[in-house]
Amino acid sequence: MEKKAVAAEAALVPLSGKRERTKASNRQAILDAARQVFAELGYGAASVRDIIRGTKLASGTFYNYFSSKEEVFRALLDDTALQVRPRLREARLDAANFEAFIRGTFETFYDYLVSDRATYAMLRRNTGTLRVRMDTPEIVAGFDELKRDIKDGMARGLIPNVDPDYLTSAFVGVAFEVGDRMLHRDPPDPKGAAAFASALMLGGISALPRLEGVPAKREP
Amino acid sequence: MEKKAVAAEAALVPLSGKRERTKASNRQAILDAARQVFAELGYGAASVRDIIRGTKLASGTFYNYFSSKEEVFRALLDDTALQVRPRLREARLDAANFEAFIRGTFETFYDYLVSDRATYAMLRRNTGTLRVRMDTPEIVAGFDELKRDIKDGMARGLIPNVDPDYLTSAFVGVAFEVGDRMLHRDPPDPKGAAAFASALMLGGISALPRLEGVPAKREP
Amino acid sequence: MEKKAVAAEAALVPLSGKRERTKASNRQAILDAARQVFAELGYGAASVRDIIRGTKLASGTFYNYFSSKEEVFRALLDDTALQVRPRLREARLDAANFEAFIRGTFETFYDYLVSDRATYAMLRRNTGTLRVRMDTPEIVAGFDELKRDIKDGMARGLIPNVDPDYLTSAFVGVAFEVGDRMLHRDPPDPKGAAAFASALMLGGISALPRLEGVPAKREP
Amino acid sequence: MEKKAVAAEAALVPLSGKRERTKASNRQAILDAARQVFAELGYGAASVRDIIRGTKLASGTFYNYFSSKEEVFRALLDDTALQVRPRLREARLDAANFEAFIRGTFETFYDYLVSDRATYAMLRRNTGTLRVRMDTPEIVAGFDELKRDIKDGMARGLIPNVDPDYLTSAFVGVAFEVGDRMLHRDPPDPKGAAAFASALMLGGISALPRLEGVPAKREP
DNA sequence: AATGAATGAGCGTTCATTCAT
DNA sequence: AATGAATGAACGCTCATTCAT
Repeated sequence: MEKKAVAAEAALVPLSGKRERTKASNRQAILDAARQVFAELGYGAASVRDIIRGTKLASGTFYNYFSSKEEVFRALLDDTALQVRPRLREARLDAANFEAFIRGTFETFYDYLVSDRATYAMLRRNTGTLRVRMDTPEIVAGFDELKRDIKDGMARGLIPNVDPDYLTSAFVGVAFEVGDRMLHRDPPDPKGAAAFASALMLGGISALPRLEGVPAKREP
Repeated sequence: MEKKAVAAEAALVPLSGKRERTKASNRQAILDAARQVFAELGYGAASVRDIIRGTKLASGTFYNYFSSKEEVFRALLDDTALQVRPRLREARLDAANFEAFIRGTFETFYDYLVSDRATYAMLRRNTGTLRVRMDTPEIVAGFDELKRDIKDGMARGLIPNVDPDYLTSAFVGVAFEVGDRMLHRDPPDPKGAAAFASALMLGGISALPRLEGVPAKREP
Repeated sequence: MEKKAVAAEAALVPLSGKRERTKASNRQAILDAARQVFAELGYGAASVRDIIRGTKLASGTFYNYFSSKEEVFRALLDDTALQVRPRLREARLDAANFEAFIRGTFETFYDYLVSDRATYAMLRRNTGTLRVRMDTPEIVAGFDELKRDIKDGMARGLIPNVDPDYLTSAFVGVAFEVGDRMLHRDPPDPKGAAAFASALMLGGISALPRLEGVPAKREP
Repeated sequence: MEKKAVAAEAALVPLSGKRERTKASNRQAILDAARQVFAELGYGAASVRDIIRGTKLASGTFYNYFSSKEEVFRALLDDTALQVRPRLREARLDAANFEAFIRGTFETFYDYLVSDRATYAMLRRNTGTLRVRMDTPEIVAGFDELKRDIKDGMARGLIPNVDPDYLTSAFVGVAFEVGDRMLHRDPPDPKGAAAFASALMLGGISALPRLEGVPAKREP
């Protein structure tokens, strides 16, 4: 046992190099295969075997990286959030006014959709599964920040004082459904879709009746 | 001969009595249990045994009524469509103008949501499963009719000439997401949600840039 | 209840006529369907549902006539024996000498095979099932009588004194296998097959070495 | 480097050691259990669970070795054929004349029966199942070769010119039925049974009427 | 760390049989 | 006597997960 370890170490050079790189690439291979399998079969119908079949690893190896099918699914969501949220945050910080804020959010989101259709397909296929939207830190978390920003904007008078929860929901709904439609076009047109969605939402907001007094806190 | 006929009738009529009543109530019991199980676990994770466990029937009995898990799922969707679509159609026919048309659609939809939360929960939990939205006659089919009506309205100048596909998608997105939010409120307020969604969409549409010439046919 | 019974009775004429005739014809319908199903699917793969599907009766009715799948199978065997054994016995009684005895047995058997191919097909398909040959009063029982007759003949010097058990087995083997082959010919030729089998057996017997002393009783 | 190679070899060779030995023994355990279960219950009534219950393996493990009940059954037949056919072929090749040919075939067959009663019991119990005799490479295939040899012998004048199909069938019938009887004796006497069967067939053949002209081709 | 065979609970489904009508 | 829905044990098979190598 000892001898073998020594031999391996001798052969494997800067150990905390190659080994870790292999680990990282195995993990990524599993994630990539899982993304595709979940998109094609849906979370429920996908099996761990389906996933590892998409890699060159053995079935047992899966459990060196993820402890269950659910965990790899959540990791996929988290990785996605890691990609999207900083972009959305940056887009908002760059915005000089409300219109730029809205348009920037849509454009950033739609650019992402086009750049990573595989993940998006997986996401839509599995909406609802594991209560995706509620339980995990994920893509829509960016929209949760949006909600906070909207409330802030209202408090400071920059945004008309309308029902913030309904407004955020409307944003999310428009973002996803128009985004879906855009991806079906050839070629997809993120700028055009963002222009459409922004104009719709900005026009809509200005037409909404203002709330009086403080915004209601009806939800826990 | 006469006597016999009478006897036969006496024997047959009760058939559309107890036996058939039992059958109908068993079928309904399975549908109800399935709705709840699909809502709680999702279609993929739900098993036929989970469903019949929610009734007082034996496992084999399930297959006297439905030939598979998928069939009971589709029956649920079909039953729902049977409830919703006529209401939506009627609401549109009653509408005197575009504003009434939009508001009526939202109100009808939100009234339905409140009246059948169980089905709606099941539906949202399983969006994407079995390509629900595409393959089956279902709730959103009402929105497909909406799209046709919107295109008609544009052709006849009643509705501003904007991208009809994006517009329909935006409608659907707003309808579902704001509807979700509404259902979390206590008490749910379908009128208020419909007012919000209608105002948003009507205001948004009037702010959208008009298309020039004929509407593009960018989707196959 | 009473009234109904009266009405039924009034309609059903000479009750211990039609009713019993119906019973007999139902029983026969089940037997016919069973014969075909067992021949096509084999006993193991055949289900009671398959059988009643071949009649116009309901599934529960099956159990008014037979208490299990196995019972209907045995009844089929017994019915067959009832057909075949008297014919074989008669053929043997008519025989003036050993040659006529052998030839008559084969001819009778092969005539039966041609006249009731359905039953024979069922039989061959299910040889071994339920230990057909051993456990039931059946077609081969005729050959058991053959064995007794052979032993008698030996005792009386009419048949060469050879191993009677082996000889009977050889008879059975030749009878069935040559019979099978005959049924595959178009047209089947029971006389020719009987001539072949008889000549073979008679010639063979005369060539067998005689046993000395009493025939061994090696089997319990 | 050298060290590593040694280590690797040390790690790999045992692979065609313990692991593979376990696999082979598991496969054999399943085959043995299947043989017994098929013999006792018949193919139709036997379940995969019955088979694995006869081993110390878990139910799922069955499917690592065979993909269905039918496959394990066919494997049993194939394994048997692999045992029997070469012996029969060799016996025929060793034969100097027709008599030796016939006697050698019977002796070889009966020796096999005694040496592998378990398989033979399984075989007889399931004759007809899955059309055993027709569809698979199996025990009787040896007798098919016999038929070819018989036809050759006739063409070359070594064997009297009789109906070759009936003759082959008669052979098969005698071989199996007399074989069955022999196995019931204590002790079984393959030599005696072969002597009996050979004498019977040889004597019978010489008594058969010769065909005139070319042998009829009555079967497709 | 990687492998892949073993595990056994659980799945969808079938079916002989029962029983209320 | 006839019906056919209900029953629930059992089936063939899959799968997430474990573990000896």
